[in-house]
Amino acid sequence: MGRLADNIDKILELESQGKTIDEISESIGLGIKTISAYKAIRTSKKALKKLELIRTEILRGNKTAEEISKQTKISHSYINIIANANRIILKRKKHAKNAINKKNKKTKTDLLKKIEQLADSGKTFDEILAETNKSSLEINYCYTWYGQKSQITYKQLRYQTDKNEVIRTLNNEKNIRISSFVHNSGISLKQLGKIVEDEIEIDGEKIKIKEFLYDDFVLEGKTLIEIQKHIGYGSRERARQYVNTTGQYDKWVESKEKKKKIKKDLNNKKEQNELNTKKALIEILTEKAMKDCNNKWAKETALRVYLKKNKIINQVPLEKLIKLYEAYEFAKKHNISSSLKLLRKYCDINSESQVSHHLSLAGLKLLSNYKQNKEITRISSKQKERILTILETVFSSKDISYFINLPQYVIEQQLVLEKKSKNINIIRKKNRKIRNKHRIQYFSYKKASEIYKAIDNKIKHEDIKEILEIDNTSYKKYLKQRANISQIIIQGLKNIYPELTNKINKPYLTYEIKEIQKSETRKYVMIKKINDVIDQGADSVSKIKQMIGHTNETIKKYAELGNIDLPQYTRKKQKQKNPN
DNA sequence: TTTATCATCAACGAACCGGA
DNA sequence: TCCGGTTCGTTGATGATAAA
Repeated sequence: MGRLADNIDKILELESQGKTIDEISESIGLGIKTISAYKAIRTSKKALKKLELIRTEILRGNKTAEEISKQTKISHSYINIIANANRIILKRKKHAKNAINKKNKKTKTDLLKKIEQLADSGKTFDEILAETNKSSLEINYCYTWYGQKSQITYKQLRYQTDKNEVIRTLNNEKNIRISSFVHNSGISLKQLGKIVEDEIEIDGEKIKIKEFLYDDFVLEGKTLIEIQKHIGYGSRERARQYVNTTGQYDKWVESKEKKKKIKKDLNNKKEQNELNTKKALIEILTEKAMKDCNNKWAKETALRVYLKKNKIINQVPLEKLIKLYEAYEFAKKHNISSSLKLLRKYCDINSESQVSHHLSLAGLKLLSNYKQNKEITRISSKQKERILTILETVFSSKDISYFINLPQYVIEQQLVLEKKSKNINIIRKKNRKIRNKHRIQYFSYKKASEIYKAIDNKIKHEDIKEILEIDNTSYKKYLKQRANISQIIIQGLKNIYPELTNKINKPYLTYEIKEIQKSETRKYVMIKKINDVIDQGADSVSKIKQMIGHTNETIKKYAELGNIDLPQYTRKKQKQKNPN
């Protein structure tokens, strides 16, 4: 007596401690559904209503379940359950009480004993039902009311008999798989998932049932859709739940990764093979084409360079290359100092750098006077310093070229001269990095700076877009991110012009910056140097040359640019000559 | 009757793919 | 390389059904 009430007490107590239904189930050894049912007997609204009715009847003097049942139309078995659950003792008919209950109790206990023996001997639940001629509900009922002295609960009985069924099937059938097991047995997925984690003993060795009972499609790492089709489920999600609850999830993930890797390796191999075939093919074609060149050097060289690259798209067309090498051959033959500029013009290649690149691909030296070029791109030491700040800013070479006001190639050339050529690639890649960061097509800080300056100068938006050739969406993005981008530009400008740190507060080139730029150009520096040494007393070009260390031509050039009257010895002589 | 379980759906984000 | 679309796996919500 009181077993039901005790269990309900325990359930409610554990629940008030915040335990989940699963935990309560583990703790008191009852099935999840049983626990819900027990709880409802005492707490559900309907049960409470019935309890109220029963109590009223008891107060009216109806003490037995039968009497109450007559009045309330509640079945007397249900009245007994509610009374039990709430520890209400009902009167019973005297003569029926002892005889039937005792007898009942004894036979029921014997029945449970028999059932457990059958379970121990490896019978399945269905077999037990057949042998005892009982229904599962009846057995469940027996455990609920007469199971005090049993070794196990109904839940445990079901687990054991289900496990019996699994082991039996494994012994009888070869290659039985979880999916077909699920279809053919009444065991739930969850129960099956638990059972396969259990161990069985074979030749003294304990092995998980999982090792014998699994699904091939899980091991093969099939996709959820494939698994769904295989089991005949309606959704990917259900298939995933299947894999999960049957305890195969980890295995599945692992298999999928393995499969992915194999595929990747295969692709790599395939790619390599294709590449090799391509190379071989190119070699054959090259050989054949070379023969068709009839020993013409320019054609041969063009072909060799052209085929060296593994791509056709974006390649400089073969005709242009032939023209280039023909021009080179001609210039060399006649000893003409032909610059990249000239060569580019002749063969109509897009840029000088492409010309230079293709000369170096053919292993050829430049024809023009390199020294002369170098002279042109010479910069002042201050500018050099500023260029090197690029390594500390987020600017690309294109951006910094704008902010320092020097051509882009000068910047990159300077890095090479400073033996920092490695950084060139980093700086070039900056373009992509910043574009990704701001998510604006063809983004550059240069463009941003130009836009913000134009806006501050009150130029109309439409005009800005047109002049700077910016599409509408990009332009809007530039405006939207103005605060953020401006901050970055201002920081960059401060890095380049540290002496103006306190004055730079606009994201573009201000008057002060431009003044500094002007004063640092080679022209300005040279003119200043010449003026300075003249002030110091240099009275001839050769003296100036001695003092500042440049060629006569250079000094004359800059003196002319700066409108300086050179205290030239020869000139004086000429002047003296002229009157004569 | 109540609730666990089965089943499906929509939404989401990451990974992937393929054309421009 | 970039961009937009697609696929795939995951998650939470919710309805339907069967078991306790």
